[in-house]
Amino acid sequence: MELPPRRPRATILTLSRSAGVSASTVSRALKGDPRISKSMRSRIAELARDAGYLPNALARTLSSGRSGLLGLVLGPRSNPFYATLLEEVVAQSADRSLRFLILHAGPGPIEDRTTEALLQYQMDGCLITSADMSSRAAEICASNGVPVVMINRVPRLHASAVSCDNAEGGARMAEHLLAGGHRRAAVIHTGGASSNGIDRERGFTEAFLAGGGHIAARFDGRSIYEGGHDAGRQIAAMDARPDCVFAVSDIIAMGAMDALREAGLAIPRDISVSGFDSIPEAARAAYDITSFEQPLTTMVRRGLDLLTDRIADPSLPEEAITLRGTLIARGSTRRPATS
Amino acid sequence: MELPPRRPRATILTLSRSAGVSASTVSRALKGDPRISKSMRSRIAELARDAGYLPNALARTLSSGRSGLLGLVLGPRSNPFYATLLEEVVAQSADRSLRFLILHAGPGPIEDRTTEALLQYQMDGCLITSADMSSRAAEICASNGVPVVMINRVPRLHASAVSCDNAEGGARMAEHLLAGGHRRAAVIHTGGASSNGIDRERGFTEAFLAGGGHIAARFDGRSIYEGGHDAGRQIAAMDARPDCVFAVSDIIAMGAMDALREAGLAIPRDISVSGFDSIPEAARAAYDITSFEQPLTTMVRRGLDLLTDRIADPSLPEEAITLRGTLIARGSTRRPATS
DNA sequence: TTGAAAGCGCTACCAA
DNA sequence: TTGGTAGCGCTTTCAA
Repeated sequence: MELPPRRPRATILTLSRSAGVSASTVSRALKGDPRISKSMRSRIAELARDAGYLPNALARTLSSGRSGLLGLVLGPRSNPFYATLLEEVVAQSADRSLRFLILHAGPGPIEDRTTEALLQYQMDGCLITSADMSSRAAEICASNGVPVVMINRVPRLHASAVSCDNAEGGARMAEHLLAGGHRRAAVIHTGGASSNGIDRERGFTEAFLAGGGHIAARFDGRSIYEGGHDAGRQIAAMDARPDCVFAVSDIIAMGAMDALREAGLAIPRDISVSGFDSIPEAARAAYDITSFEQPLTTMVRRGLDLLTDRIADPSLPEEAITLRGTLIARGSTRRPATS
Repeated sequence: MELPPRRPRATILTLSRSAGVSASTVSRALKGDPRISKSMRSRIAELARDAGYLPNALARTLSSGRSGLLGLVLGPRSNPFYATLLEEVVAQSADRSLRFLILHAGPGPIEDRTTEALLQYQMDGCLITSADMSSRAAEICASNGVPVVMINRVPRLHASAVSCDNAEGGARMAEHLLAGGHRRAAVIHTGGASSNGIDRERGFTEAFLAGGGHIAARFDGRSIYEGGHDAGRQIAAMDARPDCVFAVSDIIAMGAMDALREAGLAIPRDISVSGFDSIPEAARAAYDITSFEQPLTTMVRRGLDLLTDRIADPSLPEEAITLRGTLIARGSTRRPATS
C-alpha cells in the first residue's frame, strides 16, 4: 500500500504566495489582527484551512521568546495522590492551551540535566508537585527568569506555591479523634522528607495534646504503603496499644490498616485509623478511611493561574496560597456516642 | 533581597565573539567535530562552561527539523498500570535524552487539538499507551511522517506496537486454575473497549474449555475497581457459585476480591481470584493476587527503540512486537494438592 | 582547520 | 490596510 504523498507542510510563506500577499499580512490575518480587512482575513483563513496549515510553535518561540511549554515534576507512583494530580493538571491545561513537558516522574530528586532541559527547551515556567528542587536548580530557574510554582509544597526561595492548610488539617483530625473518645494516638509520619508531613503532624500533635490526648508512639511511614504496613504491624504489637492512628497520608494509612487487620484487630472497634489527602482508593468500601481532603481542583487552578500570571508579568511578586481542606469522616474512625 | 542580575543567555554568537572565532566554528567545536583543532575545541568548551551556555533546543529544531520531543498518551489513573508505565517511560527516556510532552492523560479519547499540538510542536514521534487513536488522528500522523508506537496495544494502521502475548497469558492462567482443580469460572472482561481484554479473555476461555472447564458467567468490569467490585457482588450472589474468577486486569480483580470478601467468602478457600498485569498493588499481602506479569521494562525499552529507529529512518517498516509474560502464582488461587 | 552566508518559520518594527 | 526587512539561535553547505 502506498503511503500518502507526504506533501511538505504549509507555512506562512507558502500561504502568502498562494494568496498573493506578503507574509506579514498572512501572519497578522491568522491571529485576527483588526488592521487586516475582514475580507482578506476570511480569504486567508480559508486558504489556511484548505492547506491544512498549522503554525510551527517552535519557530514562533524563536521570535516571540515564549514557547507555551511548561515543565512538570511529578512524585512517585507509589503514592496515588500524584496520579490524581497529574490528571487534574492535564485536564485543566487543555483549556488553557498549556503544554506540559515531563521533567521528572518518580522518587528521587530532580537531576541537574533535568533543569537544563528546562532552559534548552525555553520552557516558560515549571510546575512542581513533589520532590523539592535543589537550591541550585531553583537558582538556575530564578536567574533565567523561569517562574516556578509548587503545588502541595510550601514555598521556597524563588518559587510560588499552592498548598492546603496542612497544620489545620492535622488539628481538625485531632479534634475529630478526640471527639470520638480517643486519647492515645500513634502517629505515622514521613521522616522529615516533606514539609507537608511535618506540618500535618505538628498540627495534629498540638491539638491532640491540647485536647488532653497523648502521643503513644511515632513511626516513619516513608510515604509508601509498605512503610505504613510496617508501622501498623508494630502498633499492633505494642503493649499498651494506642486507640487511634493518625497517618500523614492515605497511602500510609492503607498500609497501616491492612497490617492492623492482619494482626487480628477490627477497625474501628479495636483501633481507629485516619489518613490525609482523601485519594479515591481511601474511599473504597474495603478501606473507608476517614481523611482530610485537599481541594485539588482549586489547588491546580490556582497553581496554573500563578504560573500564567507570572509568565505574563515576571515582575509580579511570588505568592503563597493556602487553601482550606475538608475533613471527610468515614468508617475507619469511631464516632462520638450519639446517645 | 536583590534578584541576581538576569544576564542574557549565552548563545553561539556571544561565544564566538568572546572567542574571536566564527559562529560555525563554535557550533562545530561544541559538538566535537574532528575538523576543529583540539586546542580550539577545549578553549571553546571552557568558554561555554564559564558562560553557562546551553544550546537552544528549539532553534536547533528549526534548522535541523528534529525536535527531540515526543508525544505521550497515557491512560486513566483509575488503573495504576498506567502510573507504572509512566514511571518506566520517564526513567528510560532520561538515558536517551528523549523528552515527553503530555498529549493526554486520563479516560476518554484523544482530542483533535491534541493531534494538532503534535504537529505544531514538531514532535518527532508519539507513544501511545492507552486510548485508541481515532483513525483521523492516525492519518494525520502518518501523512506528516510522525511515527506512532503503541505500548500495550495491538498495532493499528500506521503504527508500530509492543504488547505482551495476551491470549497466551489468558491461556496460562486457565491452565493454572484447571491444575488447581477449578472447573467453573466467572470472567470479568472490559466490555470490548480494549483489544487486550478481548485477547486475554479469548485465550483464557479457549484453554479453560479445552481443559474441561466451563464459563459460568461473564461480567463487564469496565476496567475500573468499581466495575470489578460490582461483578464480585453479583458472583457472590450466584446460585451455583463459580469456583474461580478470571479478571482481565488486576484493578478489576482487586474490586472483585473485596466484594467477594464483603459477601463473607474466603479467598481462595471458597473461590479463587486471578488477575492480569501484576501491578505492585496486587502483590500486597492484603490482596496477594495470582496474576500474569507483563515484562514492562522490556516493553518500554522496545517501544522506545521502535520510536527512535523509525525517527532516524522513516522508511523502516512498521513492526509489531509481542513479548511473553510470566504467570505469578500467589495466594489468591488454590494450588493443586501436592500429596 | 576555519569562515561566510543562507535558511529554518515566524514575529515585529518601520514604512508606505 | 498592507509590505519590506531584520532577526530570533542554530545548522549546514560552500569557500577559503
